[in-house]
Amino acid sequence: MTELPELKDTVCLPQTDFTMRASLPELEPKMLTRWSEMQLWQKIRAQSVGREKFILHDGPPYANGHLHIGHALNKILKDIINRNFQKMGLDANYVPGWDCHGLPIEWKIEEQYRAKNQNKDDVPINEFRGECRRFAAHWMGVQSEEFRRLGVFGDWENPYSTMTFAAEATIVREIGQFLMDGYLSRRERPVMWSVVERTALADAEVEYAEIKSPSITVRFPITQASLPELDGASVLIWTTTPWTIPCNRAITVHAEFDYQLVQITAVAEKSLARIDEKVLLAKDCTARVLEDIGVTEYTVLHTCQGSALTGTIAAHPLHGLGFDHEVPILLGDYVTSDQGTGCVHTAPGHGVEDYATCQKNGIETPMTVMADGGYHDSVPMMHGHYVLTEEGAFGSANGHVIKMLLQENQLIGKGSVRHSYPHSWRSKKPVIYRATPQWFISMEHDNLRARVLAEIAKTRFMPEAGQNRLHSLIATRPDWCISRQRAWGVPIAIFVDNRTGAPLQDPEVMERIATAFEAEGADCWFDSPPERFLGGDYNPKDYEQIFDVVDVWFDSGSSHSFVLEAREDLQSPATLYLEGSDQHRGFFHSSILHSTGTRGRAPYQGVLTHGFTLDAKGQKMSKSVGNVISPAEINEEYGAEILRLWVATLDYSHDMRIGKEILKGVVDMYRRMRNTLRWLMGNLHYHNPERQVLPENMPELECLILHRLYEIDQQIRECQSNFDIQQATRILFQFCNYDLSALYFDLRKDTLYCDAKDDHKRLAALSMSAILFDALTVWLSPILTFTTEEAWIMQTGDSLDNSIHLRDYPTVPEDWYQPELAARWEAALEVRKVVLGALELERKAGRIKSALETHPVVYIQDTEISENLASIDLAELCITAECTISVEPAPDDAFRLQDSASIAVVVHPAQGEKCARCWKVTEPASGLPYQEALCARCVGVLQRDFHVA
RNA sequence: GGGCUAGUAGCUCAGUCGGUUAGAGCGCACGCUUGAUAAGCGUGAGGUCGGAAGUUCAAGUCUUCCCUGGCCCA
Repeated sequence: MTELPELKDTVCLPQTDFTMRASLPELEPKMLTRWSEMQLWQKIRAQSVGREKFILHDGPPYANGHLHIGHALNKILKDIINRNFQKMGLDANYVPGWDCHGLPIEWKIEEQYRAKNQNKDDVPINEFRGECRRFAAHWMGVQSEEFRRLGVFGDWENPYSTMTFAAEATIVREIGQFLMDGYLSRRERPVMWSVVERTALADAEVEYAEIKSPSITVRFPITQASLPELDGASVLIWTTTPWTIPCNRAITVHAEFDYQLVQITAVAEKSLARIDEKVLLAKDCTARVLEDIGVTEYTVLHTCQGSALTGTIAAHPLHGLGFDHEVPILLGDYVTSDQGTGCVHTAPGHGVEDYATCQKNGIETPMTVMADGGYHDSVPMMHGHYVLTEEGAFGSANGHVIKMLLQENQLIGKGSVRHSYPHSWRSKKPVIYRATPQWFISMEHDNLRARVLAEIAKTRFMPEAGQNRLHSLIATRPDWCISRQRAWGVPIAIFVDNRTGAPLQDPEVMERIATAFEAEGADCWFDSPPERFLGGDYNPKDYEQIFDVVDVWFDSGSSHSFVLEAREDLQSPATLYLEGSDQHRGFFHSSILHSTGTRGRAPYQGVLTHGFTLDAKGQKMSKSVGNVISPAEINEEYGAEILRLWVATLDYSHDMRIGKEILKGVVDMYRRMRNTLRWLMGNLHYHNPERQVLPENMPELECLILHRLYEIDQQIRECQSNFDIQQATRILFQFCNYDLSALYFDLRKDTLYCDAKDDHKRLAALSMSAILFDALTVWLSPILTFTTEEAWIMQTGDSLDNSIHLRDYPTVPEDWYQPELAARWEAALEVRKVVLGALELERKAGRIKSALETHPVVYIQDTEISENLASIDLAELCITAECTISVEPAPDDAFRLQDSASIAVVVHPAQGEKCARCWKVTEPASGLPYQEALCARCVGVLQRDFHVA
């Protein structure tokens, strides 16, 4: 006689080693090691040979520091999308890249020199470039590790970078292409210039500080009036930089402002204004300006709009001293009336707006001020005067100009102002705008602008607004200034003919340069004699070698060429570019400009943009505010998986928030999904594939779930095709939550736990669990890469050729789709809802505790509904001991729900005793040597499966 | 200041062509369960739809202005 088993031991509870708590920070690194050991990436690629390619071309991050949350978001999004398309049957090969040239790295290296009391200019340029290269390489390595830590799959062994010799060679070839095609030209353009450092500065290198400047109001005598009233009058301008007066070429007014012609009738003592003179200025400025210059009485002679002034030409105030050019009145919408006269002194070499206005009106930008702050020889009267001294103080130029204006009787007002003025970030000394020679790619040559706009129109943008955004940027942008007076970058490796000033267009020279770059990198441009590139056909003395480097946007903008076209395993154009919305001005912009210029088409078929990552309150993260969350912190505290799931729950087309509360929500969601997998695995412990039940032989409840699987498959594929990760995640989560945990699992517990081991329904539920596990792990794997792999190999073996990531989305058979059955169950679930409502009321009233001790009677008079329910076990559905339908009229006090008024429920206690094994209240069966009551089903199971007699 | 963009429950998001009492999930509260147990099931509370004005029989939805954010410029 064997010992009587404890009843609890005869219940088939879930059993699994898949823990409830994940310990993601410990699990993830182990998984990463496993994937690297099994060469998973290579296996996925090998498996994808011959598939249609899905190429998401990586916009390269800048290699100069640790990752922030925005990097993580971008790469995780790319990763999820790549994985989705891979699993939908495409070959989603992903090659990550890095942007390695450019100013910020140069700064860091300069900083290191300064720390050692060295000057950058004393270091040989290629030594300096070598430092930059090592710096970039270091951070590439760091970021690569950090990206991989997030579970991002890609060809990390063979990434691309803009500083490989091959890339540098291709970039210089692309410059050559623009040169050969006639896009490239050199002309003067104002840049921020530090006289102290003798260098051009980028916007980011400039900071503003308050200084005191002279302010002058100056007459420009009208020589050719657009309106007869203006004859004999002067235009008044105001400026705080008298030194730019010699560089004046125009006066800019606002087309829509009112301008007044004023006759001065009385002036204060010492005023420079003259009685009876006529001056022109903006109406809104008249009172203020005239008071400032000591005018006590005046008469307004005429008023007109700024647009009426075009065609008027003035003389330069120093016209007797060699400044004989005409000064036309032009229009500009940046003119304001809150300062000055509303007539803006326009010196194209010394202001960006001035430059743009003059460009638009065909006025050349003269070189007026030299690198040392002194004037060019071509400027009369200014020889020997300096705008700024070598020490960074203002020189004699301002005073000299004022003196000349006084002598010429063209100064009408003089004062001083305190205002904010740009200074060099490093020397803290003032800087000036100064015209310098720069290289441009023309937007109009060969209709480049129009062709790019046409390409934009052909490209799919998501969200669609991106199309407009890029369109308007391209439509209004000036020519592309590609030159930088810098050391760390790809040189604009061309030669300029000293006599004509034209760049040398010789394909053979260009090819020699590119070949050398390929072998030695761009450094060779700086330390090879020019003969090496010019060859025997040209005399080096006749040519100027250009040492400017190319704008880094040109680097990444040509990556489609040195990555997509250069690699056999990729293709061009890319299927998709995916970056933050700031890249409309950056990567998306320069890439299509470059590709259309050289290839005649866009480098991408689609452009997907995402918003920015903000803190929990929707403010941007900044170190000074202290609201920064780094990916590394999240990895350590929660695990990268949580970060991935966070990304998957977002509407990334808008800006996204992250904070403690939000992450807590993500963790809860994760737990729910993990437990769903865990429960399935717990049941699969009892599953024997040899005894599996095929879908066509499954009970209706299982068929309902199969039907849902079919629907979800369709929905997910639809979402993925539209890059709607959020919706796909929501569908999966709700499936786990509503269809599985709250319904299917709850209903099948009794069967799985208590029925006989070879009971058909139980075997069907086990087979169903296997199907669900297969589907869910794959569906979730693009997001929960670590967790699904952990579950998958625990369930199917951890051999080195097994990975969830080698599996595609399941093919769901069409015959799982059973809308008629689903509709019937829809009705049944409505009944269930009413029953649960009735039970809840009983529970609240304290009349019952467990549903298993009740026997609800459902009153349905609608025969259509009741017939639909005929095949459905209502007691099973409501998890009660029994449940019956009555077609009699319901008692008045029966329970009803407002939304389902045709269904009424009365809850009766079930007859019998509580079965000690399955807890249902039923008629007890007898015959087993247990003290407690047992139901007939459990007695049978104990006898058969546990040999209790 | 300009271009683009957003604001619906504590959180993440639905909300069709303007049309009944604005929905879901999570969280929270309460109850059940103690055989998924640091889990599971159920019920409930939560909103002046950023604000104001307007159009309309009717506005979360359309118009204008304003407020608060964000990206890119100036």
